[in-house]
Amino acid sequence: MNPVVTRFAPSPTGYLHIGGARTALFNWLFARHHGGKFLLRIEDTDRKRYSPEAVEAIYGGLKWLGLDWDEEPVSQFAGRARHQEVAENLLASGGAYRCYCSPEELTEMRERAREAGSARLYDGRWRDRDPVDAPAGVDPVIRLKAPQTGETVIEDAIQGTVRVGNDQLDDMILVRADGTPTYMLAVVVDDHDMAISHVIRGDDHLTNAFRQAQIYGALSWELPVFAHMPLLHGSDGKKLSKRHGALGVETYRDDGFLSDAMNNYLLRLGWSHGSDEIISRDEAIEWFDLDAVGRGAAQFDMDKLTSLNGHYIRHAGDAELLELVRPILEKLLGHGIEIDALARLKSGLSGLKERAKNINELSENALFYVHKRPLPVDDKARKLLDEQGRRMVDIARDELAGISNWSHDELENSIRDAAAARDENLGKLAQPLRAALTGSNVSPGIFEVMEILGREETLGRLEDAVSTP
RNA sequence: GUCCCCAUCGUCUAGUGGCCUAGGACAUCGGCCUCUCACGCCGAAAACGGGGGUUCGACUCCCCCUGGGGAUACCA
Repeated sequence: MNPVVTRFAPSPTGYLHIGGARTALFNWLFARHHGGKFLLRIEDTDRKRYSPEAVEAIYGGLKWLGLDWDEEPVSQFAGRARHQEVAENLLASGGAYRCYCSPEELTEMRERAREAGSARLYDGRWRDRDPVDAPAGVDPVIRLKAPQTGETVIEDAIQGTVRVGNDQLDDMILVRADGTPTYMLAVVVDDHDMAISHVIRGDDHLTNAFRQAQIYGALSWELPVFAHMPLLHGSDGKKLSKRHGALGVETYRDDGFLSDAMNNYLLRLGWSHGSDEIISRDEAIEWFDLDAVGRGAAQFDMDKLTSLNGHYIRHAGDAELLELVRPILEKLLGHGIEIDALARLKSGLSGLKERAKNINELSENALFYVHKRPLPVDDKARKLLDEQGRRMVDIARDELAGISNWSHDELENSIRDAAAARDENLGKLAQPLRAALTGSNVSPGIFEVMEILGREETLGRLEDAVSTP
């Protein structure tokens, strides 16, 4: 068996969208699993749609996902001389021919074929015609002299045996009238030259595989293993594409998703390993193979991604989270974070991360740890700090001021005792305290918050609350 | 139109002829925990599209229908 070499071949027309990311992930995983190579090829043959920014965006997306590629990315456009050379060889060997049809003739043929219910859109009229008949002043295209009988069969690693009658396929164009290679030719030549062993790509290429197989045949080249993975669908059940709801991966990054969560989610869309749901990168590499890829299209489900993201946030290290949260907080604050505030933030993260679905939410919830006094107080918290609430805060403040050992348990004992002494529920005291200390009615455990805030800051915030009516 | 592919809870899926009274996860709905919110835990509801075969026995194999998707360019 040939060494495993896979490739991801996006066209640089924009960001790396979610479907492309999944294709890239599967290729990467397959290569890593087999100790092979994962190559990148930019399909930039169409110069009208090419943009260097798009190429950078694709690199950026892959890097964010942690899908590192081997060797320098290949530019398909740069290989056009080689594509032409192959076409010339095919011409010389009789595997291809020049066709002088005008666009009008072609549309007419197409219409007629449709009416007749035929799949062959081109009737092969120049296939055996003598080139001396060529009309003057017409630049010909080069077409493949495809087999007209028999069938083309693909042994697809995911879809199984897929076959089509050769009478369904017409002589495709290899080189355009302007001398540039078409996609069909370019992919085949590039995949061959790059020694790609496994072509893993979206289902939408399945019918292209037939045509490509014919080109391989004409060239007497060995066929790679094809593996056509099912497409990603939107919630309407239609193919997800850039113009149909597929967002770039960086959008998810900006929305606070962790790359590990994204990878895990994408992996489980169309691939499974028993009933495992949480799958680490290492496990994915160890377990991934094509035989466990499903054959039906999968719908993108934001809820499940979000749930996975929550899991990965809860299990992320505080240092990693701090890196992610800090710039967001500084933006929210409009200034840098001072050293003591940073220390509070760092200690607060473990309690905060239990409660966040994404990094943006985590940041917002962390804001009270780093905000300077006086704290902004939201409406619900304001309600808790009514006259009665402020009285509770006042009681708590007196109680807390007498504490010698500022620790979670001490704090809790003291407040619980104070509540019990007044025959009140803990919540009666805790909620106004929460409002005063965090400016919100929702936060991590209130004794944890007080411990992290420290004596001075805690007492200060309580003072602020009682003194501002 | 033609060709190709697909088909298990709402969604992602397990299941490769008897282990299925169809399992898990997300979402949903109850409950527990509890200083709020989460987390966590317990529980409920929820699926093999239809019809024919094959077989002692089909979610599993075959055929048809239906439904869905994809491809039908001198785009990639």
